[in-house]
Amino acid sequence: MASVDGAKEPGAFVRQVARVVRAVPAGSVATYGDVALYAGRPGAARQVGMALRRAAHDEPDLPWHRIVNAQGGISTYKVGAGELQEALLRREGIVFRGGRIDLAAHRFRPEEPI
DNA sequence: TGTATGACAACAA
DNA sequence: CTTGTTGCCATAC
Repeated sequence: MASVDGAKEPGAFVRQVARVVRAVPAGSVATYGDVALYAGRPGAARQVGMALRRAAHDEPDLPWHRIVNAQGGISTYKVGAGELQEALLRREGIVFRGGRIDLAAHRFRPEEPI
């Protein structure tokens, strides 16, 4: 059975990433590294970005904007997307200071394994 | 099978 | 603070 490992099925990582992202509540953010960790692939932070691009395209409702880099900044992949992401986060109550988010205050902390 | 790419991260200077 | 380097690993070709 596929279950959570699924390293054999193509796109398994993308689905795991999507699952983790859906667990991040409004008003909180998670770093790419965090998502990789919770997705079961610590160190695959870069792949989270690629996975997010696909996952967001596959599921428009996915809160992809809640994922930021380890510096609390926006890692834009397309012109305009960065401003959109910041706007969406502000709408959820996230505070930006010097173009950065205070991760200590907004970082997502799962109370249970994802 | 091997190489290149990329919405990152950690570290050195 | 900034810039450059290295490690990382799923996908694409």
